[in-house]
Amino acid sequence: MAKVVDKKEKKDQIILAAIREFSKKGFARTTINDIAGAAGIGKGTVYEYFANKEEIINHSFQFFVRALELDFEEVLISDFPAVEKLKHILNSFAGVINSDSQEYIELMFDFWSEGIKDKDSRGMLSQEMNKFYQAYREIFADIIVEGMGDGSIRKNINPRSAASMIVGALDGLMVQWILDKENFDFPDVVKTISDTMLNGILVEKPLK
Amino acid sequence: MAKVVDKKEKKDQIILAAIREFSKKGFARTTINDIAGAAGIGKGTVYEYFANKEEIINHSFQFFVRALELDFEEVLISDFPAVEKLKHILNSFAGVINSDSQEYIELMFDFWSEGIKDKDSRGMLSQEMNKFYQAYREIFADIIVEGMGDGSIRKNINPRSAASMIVGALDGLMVQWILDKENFDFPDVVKTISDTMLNGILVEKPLK
Amino acid sequence: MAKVVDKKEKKDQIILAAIREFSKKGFARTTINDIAGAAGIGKGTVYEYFANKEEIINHSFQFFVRALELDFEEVLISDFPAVEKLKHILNSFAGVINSDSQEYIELMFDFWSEGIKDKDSRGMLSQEMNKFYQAYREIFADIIVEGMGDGSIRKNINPRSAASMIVGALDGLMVQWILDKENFDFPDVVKTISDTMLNGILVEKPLK
Amino acid sequence: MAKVVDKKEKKDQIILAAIREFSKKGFARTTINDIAGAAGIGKGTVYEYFANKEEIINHSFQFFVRALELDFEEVLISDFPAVEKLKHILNSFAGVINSDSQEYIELMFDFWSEGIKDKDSRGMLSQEMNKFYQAYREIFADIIVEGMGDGSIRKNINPRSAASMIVGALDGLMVQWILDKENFDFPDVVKTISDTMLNGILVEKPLK
DNA sequence: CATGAATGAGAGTTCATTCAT
DNA sequence: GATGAATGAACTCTCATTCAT
Repeated sequence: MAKVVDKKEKKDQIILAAIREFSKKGFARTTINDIAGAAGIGKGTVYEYFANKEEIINHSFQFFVRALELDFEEVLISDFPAVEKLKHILNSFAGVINSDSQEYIELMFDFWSEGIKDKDSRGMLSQEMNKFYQAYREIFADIIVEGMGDGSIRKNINPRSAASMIVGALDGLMVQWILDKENFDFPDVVKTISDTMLNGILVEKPLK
Repeated sequence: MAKVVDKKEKKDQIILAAIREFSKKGFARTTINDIAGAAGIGKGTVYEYFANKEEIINHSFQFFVRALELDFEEVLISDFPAVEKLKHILNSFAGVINSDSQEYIELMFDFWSEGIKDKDSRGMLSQEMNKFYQAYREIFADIIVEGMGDGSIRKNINPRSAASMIVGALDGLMVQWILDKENFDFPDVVKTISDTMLNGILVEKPLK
Repeated sequence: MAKVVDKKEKKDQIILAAIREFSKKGFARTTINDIAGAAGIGKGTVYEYFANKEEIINHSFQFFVRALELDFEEVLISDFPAVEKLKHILNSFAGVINSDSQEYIELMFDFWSEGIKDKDSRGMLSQEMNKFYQAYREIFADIIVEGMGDGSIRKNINPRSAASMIVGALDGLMVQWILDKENFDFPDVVKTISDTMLNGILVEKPLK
Repeated sequence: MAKVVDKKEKKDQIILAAIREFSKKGFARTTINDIAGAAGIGKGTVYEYFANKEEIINHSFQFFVRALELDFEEVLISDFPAVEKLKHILNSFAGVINSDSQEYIELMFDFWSEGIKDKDSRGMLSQEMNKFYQAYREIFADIIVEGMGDGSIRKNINPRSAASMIVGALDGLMVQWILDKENFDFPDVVKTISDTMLNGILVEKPLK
């Protein structure tokens, strides 16, 4: 009888190894050999699970995203008021920076870069990324709408645009932090963002 | 005498061609041949002006940045009140998106990606990028301080963090816009950002 | 399992092919492609066995030397008197010239040339060559000392210098022979060398 | 009126510069640019005087040789007895090693190497080298014949072979010395050669 | 299934040579 | 005559991908 292998699981192993390598060296500089080595398997074996390098990249994104999403869930399904939800998520975002996932974040650039390049071609990665961002924005938009409903958030702003702003700000912060970790006071900036943006969209004027 | 050439200018031509190619295909996928072709010269000629590919990338960044910076200048030296300055810059940022430079913006991802990778090594690009971002943040921080001085901006925020937030938000927006141009209402988001952030940091509550 | 290959043996095959090509065209003019072609393998395969061209050159020397050394062994361990040993070795040297190895000898120039150039740098080749020559001289010096011991060789000469002389003379002969095979009566010159040098160092005057 | 240039002289300048560079880096590693730079002229100018790199190499040999030959002349035309002439030349050879020309000697390897490679093609260099060696051997052969005439040298040896032996020994010595200058006692070896070879070919047995 | 030996397309880079000035 | 900018052939080396075992 042939060896029984959980193909799905091994595939995940490879992806995990790939992400590890990718975030160290970027897509272009990571070789199939690197990935195989990191996954503890032979080079040829990688091709048993993925048709080519591109496919590994594409699949990696989903995995990558999964790591970042988790924390939101419980907040979203909670019955905290909208504003509290926002604060929570904003704070949990700050937590990612100090977590183990930290080292993977650099990979984001490669996904972005790769995402655009393949947009013109078939674009599975591109689609995945859009889906991800849209979902991401949706979350914030929903909360904002909720906040408008309970009267805590101003009604004269576009929820989708506000959501884009928040998502954008967080992404952008990440960029600056990655590029200049030493000189970048991440917690304080998150606090400022949280503070400022909320003030900007809140109905009530904060205490001065 | 040998052929007379304005080496400086030709170097710029090559960089321009390189940027064009880079933003189409990314650094890794752009070959020296591509660049030479785009510049209308022979492959070998490129090496008369740059020692290697990395050098082209580094120089490209400076060029790239130069294009984005220009518009700020006149606003900064004007005697508009701080808040007006902020609004102007935020708006001019929106302008970049609709300008010719638009197609180059995608290149930003590659700079980011490359910037981190070489951080560990020697990192001229990395340094350049940090310098750029610091200057960029400085601009906003200065205006904010100015606004605090004239009483238009809340004093209980950290100017540097607020500046980081603004820069981050703009970068992040760019990212989302690039990835999903069709579904992204850029002007409206910029309006929202402008509106929200300002409200968040202003002393006076806006009219509802 | 992957293809089963005796890597050691294949490495030797490549070296052999390399030596063949090197001696035809010299190091500089021999391309990796030439070597691969001569070895009947693909260009990339060469790099599975050697990190770079320099490594091939270095390994070639060891191989090259091994071919020339063999014949001495049995003479050295024999119990012939010293003078007979010298004669034997000198004669076996003449044999190399008529052997299959003949065509490889031209390669010696390249080793010499390359050996000096890398002397200033790290110089594995350089070291190997010195080791080789020292061993080579040692052999003659030992025999000469032995001859001094049994009273057949004059004691008023420096064994090491005499050894250098012999080694040098043989090398030099090789040079002249290679450069001008047609007009160079190799066997007779070896006879003369053997005759003259021995006479020069022998205690007894030969019959005239 | 056009600039008046002594083409011959400038050609020599270039050759001199070329030899200097060649002996530092070898033919293959020396670029036309190196030569032009060393000669203090432009790259293109080199081609005004030589059709291509090969031609420079070929012409270099003649120059190279000229430097080494000079000292012999006056000894040869002197009326010293043959044996004295031999001693003189042998000693003057030792002098080359300590002279300024020393640094050029390494170039010999490249000439040898190059000399064989082009033998099959047209072979100007090859011819030049053979001519040189033949003349060189001729000199010794003549002296030996002269010595046979005056009874100082044994008649039962072949003058040409003995000459080859001497020339070969000197070349070979040079090789060993170049490769291992530190551990090679050149003066003593030359003394040994002189002593031994002469004893080997002399009629009279030396004092013990 | 798993593997790594084999491979060639293709990348970056060098440099002899040409030629407009 | 002199020059160096321009060039492409050619080289070394890398690596995604294939496939015999």
